[in-house]
Amino acid sequence: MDPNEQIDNLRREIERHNYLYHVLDRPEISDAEYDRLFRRLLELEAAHPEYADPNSPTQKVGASPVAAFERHTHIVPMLSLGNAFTREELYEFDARVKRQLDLPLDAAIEYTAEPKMDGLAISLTYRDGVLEVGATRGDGAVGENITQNVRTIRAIPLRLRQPEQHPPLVPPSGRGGGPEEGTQQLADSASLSTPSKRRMQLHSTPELIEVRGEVYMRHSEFERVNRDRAERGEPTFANPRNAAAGSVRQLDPKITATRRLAFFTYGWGAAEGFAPDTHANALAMLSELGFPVNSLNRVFPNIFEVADHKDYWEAHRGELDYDIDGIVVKVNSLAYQRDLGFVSRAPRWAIAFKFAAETARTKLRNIMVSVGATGQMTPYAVLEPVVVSGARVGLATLHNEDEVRRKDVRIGDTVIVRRAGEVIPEVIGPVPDLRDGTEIEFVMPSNCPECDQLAVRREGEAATYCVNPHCPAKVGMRIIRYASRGGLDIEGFGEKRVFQLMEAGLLLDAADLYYLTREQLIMQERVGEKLADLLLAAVEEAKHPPLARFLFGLGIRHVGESVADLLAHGFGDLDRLMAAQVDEIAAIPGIGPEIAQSVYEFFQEEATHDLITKMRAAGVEPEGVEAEPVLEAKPEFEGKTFVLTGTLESMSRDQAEAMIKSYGGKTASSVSKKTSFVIVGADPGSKYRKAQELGVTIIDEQQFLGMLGE
DNA sequence: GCACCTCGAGTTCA
DNA sequence: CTCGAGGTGC
Repeated sequence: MDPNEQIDNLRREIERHNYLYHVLDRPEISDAEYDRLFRRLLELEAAHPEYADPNSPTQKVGASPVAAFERHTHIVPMLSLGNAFTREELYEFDARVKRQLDLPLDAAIEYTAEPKMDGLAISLTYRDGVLEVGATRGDGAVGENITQNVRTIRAIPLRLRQPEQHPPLVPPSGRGGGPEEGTQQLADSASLSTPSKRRMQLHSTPELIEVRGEVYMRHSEFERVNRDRAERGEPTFANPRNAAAGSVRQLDPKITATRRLAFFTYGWGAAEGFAPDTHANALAMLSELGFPVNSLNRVFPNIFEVADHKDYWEAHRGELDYDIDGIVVKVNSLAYQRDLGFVSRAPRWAIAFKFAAETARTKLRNIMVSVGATGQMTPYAVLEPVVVSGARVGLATLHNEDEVRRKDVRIGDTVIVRRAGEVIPEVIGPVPDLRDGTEIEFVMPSNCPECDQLAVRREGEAATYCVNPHCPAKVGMRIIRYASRGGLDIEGFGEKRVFQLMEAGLLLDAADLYYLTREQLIMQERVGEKLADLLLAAVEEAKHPPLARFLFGLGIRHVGESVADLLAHGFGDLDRLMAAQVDEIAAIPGIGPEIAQSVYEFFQEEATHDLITKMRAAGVEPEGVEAEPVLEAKPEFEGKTFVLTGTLESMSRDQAEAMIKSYGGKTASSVSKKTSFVIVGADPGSKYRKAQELGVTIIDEQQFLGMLGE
């Protein structure tokens, strides 16, 4: 046989086995047989380099380890999801959706329901059909570039399938709908599809698409990996999610390749040449492009069936070979999705309907109090360690005094513990029946546990504060805040080291960071010459921070990342802000009297001036920003309310809203009689109809641009 | 004055 | 992730 044909056949066979293994969960051959095929292909390809193909399954392995991951900025940020735990909360979500779309409450909206995989969200960027980058979610905006590892995952295509040349291996068939009575088998072939409409066809591969999905590990694989690790005396993974996350974040892709990770697609970010009309269509198209899509996804005509569907899977989740912690519910129509938009970083058109969280019982040994950077005294529970959702839990915050009382937990109680969002430990409440009378009620200490000074709880506030400006815990936490990411991002100054240096008398405030010397650092335990130089270099690098980060780092009450940004943009440089009056600060949109007062007072204090003088003496100078140009209000905009619907060509919706606001207009999310103008872009949603009904002035994009004077 | 959204702070474990 | 609290629109 001609080697080219032989190679081609082998490649196709391996791809097929991959698909059977990962997507359909019906492996035909053993892993050993698969490895044999794989090795034969490797040999043949080595012997015939002229038939090299970047899309060959063998090309998925082979890159060398990297020292660290690079950062990758997502073109469209990866979102998080709101949660619902009860039917009521789910129905509330449905009602909110209808309210926002101006639909009657008894209308039915089509929703998709997808099992919520408990794995690791990733984004895959394909340009001209070729995998360019694979990245973790990170904070949603910026993740880690894990392309080399992603390439080793069998289920992830290196190149998109040409839709017209290769029909999907498993044509989407069957109707939407939940698991029917009596026929509730799992891996049936019904995929997510719209019952009434014909599927929209994909004519070519998109020029650009960020495909979003979940990398996960099957139970069978998890057990195999852990068995291996146990044999080699390595620590085992606590749960499949950790195993998947650990495998994906391996610096050496060869290790990732040995873990048989699986992948399901659930959405997309940026896309050019990809225009579905419903979420279900989108998934069908992604499937055509070669991505695995969970066959258990469904479309439902209304919210009630979605709720039943969740109940079904809550009872049957154990039958799956992977972990799910709920179902993800999305409004199927993308036109509706567009109208609904987003709340900060979560879409308003989707929600995670979660299964009841796993809980555990344990003893509450003690309630202690910690002191933060603001002096806030936070009580926390010290627990008899217990395993919940795959991790040992020993501490849990109790937020504040009132919260402890509300929960009625006492020292010595047996309590019920869960991990909120499967992550953060939370004490739900006591088991009162198991009390024996020796339990002690918690009392917030009258003095700071760290510096023993009298603590203060102000009228009407929930938190108790240590107000001693020299409290070591407070001072330390403030320095840590200054050096933290978000702040000046000075590497190496975490909790441990900051308190170590404080105890050595080297740090009394954040400015002292700039006065540390090599000799002083080397004297410290576990700091050698190498580390000392690294620390000094990190400090040196932090002398010209962007103003916003610097303001965040100062730890002004009510000033976090976002407000720091507003202040920086509003005043441009530090001196102007320091000289500002209260009403000038409050004039910035988003900043009210409380924050303005707090900022003003902070810069009036002598200690603040001393700190900044000391920093400047060391060569610190925050980089100012161009103050935002204040546009003159235009009469066409002033006092008018605008509503946007559909897609604008010349700018994003956010940009349009910003323009309207800067000219003195207001924007709203729904049409009412008070709306002055409805700006209609391409593919308008229900707001267009609503505007017609109410007789509100409707303008198109051109007219809008005309008003802007462009 | 209230509802709704955002933001800030503290927090857990691997 | 959670709670508390500030800002803003109605």
